[in-house]
Amino acid sequence: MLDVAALAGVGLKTVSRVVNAESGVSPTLEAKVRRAIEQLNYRRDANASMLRRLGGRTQTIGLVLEDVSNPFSSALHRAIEDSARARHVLVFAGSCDEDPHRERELIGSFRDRRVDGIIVVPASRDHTFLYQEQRAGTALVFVDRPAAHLDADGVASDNVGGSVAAVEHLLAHGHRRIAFLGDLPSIWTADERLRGYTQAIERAGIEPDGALIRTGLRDSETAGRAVHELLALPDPPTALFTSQNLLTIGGIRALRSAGLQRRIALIGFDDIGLGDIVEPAISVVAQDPQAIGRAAAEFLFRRMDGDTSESVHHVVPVRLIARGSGEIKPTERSS
Amino acid sequence: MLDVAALAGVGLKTVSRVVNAESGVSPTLEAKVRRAIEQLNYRRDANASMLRRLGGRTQTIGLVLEDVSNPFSSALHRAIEDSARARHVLVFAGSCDEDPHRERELIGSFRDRRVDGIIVVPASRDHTFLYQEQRAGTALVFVDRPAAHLDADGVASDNVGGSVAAVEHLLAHGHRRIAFLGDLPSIWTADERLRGYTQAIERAGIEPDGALIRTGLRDSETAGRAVHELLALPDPPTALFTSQNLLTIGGIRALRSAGLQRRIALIGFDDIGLGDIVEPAISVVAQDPQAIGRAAAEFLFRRMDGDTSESVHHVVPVRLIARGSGEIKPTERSS
DNA sequence: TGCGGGGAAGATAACGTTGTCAAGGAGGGA
DNA sequence: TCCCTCCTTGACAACGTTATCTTCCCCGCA
Repeated sequence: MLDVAALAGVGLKTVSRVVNAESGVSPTLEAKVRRAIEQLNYRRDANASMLRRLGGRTQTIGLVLEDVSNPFSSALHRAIEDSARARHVLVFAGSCDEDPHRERELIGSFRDRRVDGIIVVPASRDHTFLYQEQRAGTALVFVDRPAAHLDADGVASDNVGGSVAAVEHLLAHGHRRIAFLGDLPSIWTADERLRGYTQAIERAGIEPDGALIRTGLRDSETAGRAVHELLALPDPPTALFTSQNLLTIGGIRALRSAGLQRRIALIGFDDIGLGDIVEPAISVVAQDPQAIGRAAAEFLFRRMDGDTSESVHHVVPVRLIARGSGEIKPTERSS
Repeated sequence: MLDVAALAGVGLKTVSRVVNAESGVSPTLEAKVRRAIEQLNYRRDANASMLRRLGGRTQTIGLVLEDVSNPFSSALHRAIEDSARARHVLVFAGSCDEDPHRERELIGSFRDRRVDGIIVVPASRDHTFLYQEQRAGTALVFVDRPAAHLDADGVASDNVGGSVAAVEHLLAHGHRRIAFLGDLPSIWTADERLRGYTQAIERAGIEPDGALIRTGLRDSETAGRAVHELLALPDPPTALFTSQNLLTIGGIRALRSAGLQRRIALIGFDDIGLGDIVEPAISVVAQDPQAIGRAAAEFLFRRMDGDTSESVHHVVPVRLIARGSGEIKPTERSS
C-alpha cells in the first residue's frame, strides 16, 4: 500500500479511500491510484483491514460438519456457501466425525480467526462452552440437532413427522409387523425417529413389539446382520423402516441376499443416491438439506445483522418418495 | 490482551510469551497469567498475530472445487482437510461450477485473506493471472487437470490408462463395437479419456467408428438420449464406456428402460455410490480421490515449507472394479 | 566491596490498514 | 476585497499482536 501511494504520488489515506470506494476523491487522483494498483498488482490485506475497522467483521463464517464428504453434510455446505457468497462471506469448513473433542478444537480454531458466525451440526451433549462466544457477539446456529444447554437458533428436519409418515405409509399398505432399525439412541435424530415410529404404531392400536426394534446400529454391516436376525424370528416383520442412510443400504443388501427384496417392504429415512435405479426402487422419507442449509444461513446472517430477538427453532418438512419398495404388500407368513 | 496483562499485573510481552510458550518466564508469573487468561476467557487474535509475525503465515489454505457437494470434490476436500488439520491449518472451500469467472473471484477472496496456499480444480483455460501470486510465495497445486500456461505442481488420475484398461476389459470379453460417451471435449479429463479409448481401440486393430463416439454430453438426460440413439443404429454397439459419473447413470437408466441392462455391457469411469446394489452391479474404473487429495496436500505443504525444486506432475493410478455389468458377453445382433 | 554476566521483565516500534482531525485551496456572497 | 464554507487531501493514532532492545536485579567471583 505504501508502494502504491508512492507510485501514485498520494497519501496513504487516499489509496485507502479509492480501495474502499469512499466518496471525496478527485477523478484525477483516483485514476492515478487505480493505475498504480493495477501496475503493482496490489490487493488490500483483509485481515489488517478488519483489525482496524470498528467492530471489525472478518466476513468469514465457520462450519462444523459431521464429515465434509458425506452427502448430507456436503449438500448443507453447498447451500450455506451459496448464501454466504451473496454476502461476500467466506466459509471455513471442518469435519468432526461425531467427536466432541474435535468439535471444540474446530470451534476454537474458528474463534482464533475471529469468524463472524458459526454453524454447527453438534457432536457433543453440552455446549455451555459456547456461551462466552455467543455473548461476545458471534452468531450461532445449530443444525440437524438442537444445542445442549445453550439458547441458540436451530434448524432441523421433521424427524418425528417423517417417521410417522413412513410408518403410516406402511400401515396403509396393510403391514402390521413393521421393524425399526436405528442408530444409537443417544443420537438425538435417532431418538426422534424412534419416537415417530412408536407414535404411529401406537396410534394404529398395535401393541409395540420390542423384538422388532433394533437400535445402536452404527453401519450398514451391523444393520444387515440385524435384518437377518429379524427375518429369522418366529414371527418375522413384513416391512422394515430403516431410519438412517447407511442402515437403509445395509437393509437393501440383506434383503437382496435373502432374495426377499420383492416380498418385504422397506422405507428409509434420508434419501440415498441412485435410490431410483435399484430394483425395486427404494421408497424414502427424503430430507431437504438445501432448505436446511439455506434456513441456517438465513438465521445466522440475521443474527450477524444484529437481530437479538428470541431464539428460533425451525423445522424443515420432509417428503415421502414412493418408488416401489415401500409399496410392497405383506405376504403370507412363510412356513 | 491488555485486560489479561492488567489482571495478572504484568506487561503485555509477558502475556505474549506465555501464550506462545516462549521460554524465560518465571513459573510464578506464568501461573498468574494463565489464571487471568482462564478467567477472562482470552484467546489470541490469530489475524493480528500473523500480521506482526515476520513472513507471517495465516495457517490457512484455499480450496477451489467444482462443487463442494459432489462426491468427488468432497472426498478430495476431506483428504485435504485431514492433512491440513495435522498442521493446524484451516481450509477455505468454495465451489466454482466450472465457471472461470467464479474461479477468479474465489481465488481473489483467498488472496485478500492471505492464504498460504491454494489447491485448485481448474475451470479456466488460462492461469497466467496466478503468476504474480505464485511469485509472491503462495503455494499452488492443480488437481484433476493441469494448469494452463503456468508452471505449477499437478495431481491427476491416470485418465488415459484407466480408459485403456476399461476398453481392453470389454475387448477381452469379446466386444468389438464399443461406444464412447463423453463430456465436452474442451474439458481436459474428457479429452484424455477419449484418447485412452481411441488408443485401445486402435491397438486392437479395430477401425474406429465415429458413429459410436458421442461427446459433449453434459448430464444424465442427454447421455440417456445418446444411448437410445446408439441402440437405434443399424449396427448398434454391444458395450458402452461411459466416461463420467453422470453419463454412467444416464446410461444405466437408458439400458434399463430399453430392457437391455443384461445384454449390453457397460463400464463407467469414476465410481458411483451404490454401484454394487444395482442389478447388474456396475463395473467401473474407480478414481481414488483420497489419494489425490493427500498427494495434493503433500505437494502444497512441501512448497509452503520452501521447496523450490522443479514442478511435479503426479499421476494417481485408477482401479478397475469388475462387478458384473462390464463382464456381459456380446449377444447376437438383434433383428 | 565492586564489577561483570546472565536471565527475567517491560517499553517501544512496527505489521497493513482505517478513523479522526486538521490543513489548505477553491469558490461564492457581502 | 475579505471572509466563510465546503471539499479534497494527508498526517497521525490506533486496532491486537510480536520483534527488538533496554532496564533491572540477582548472583558469583576477584
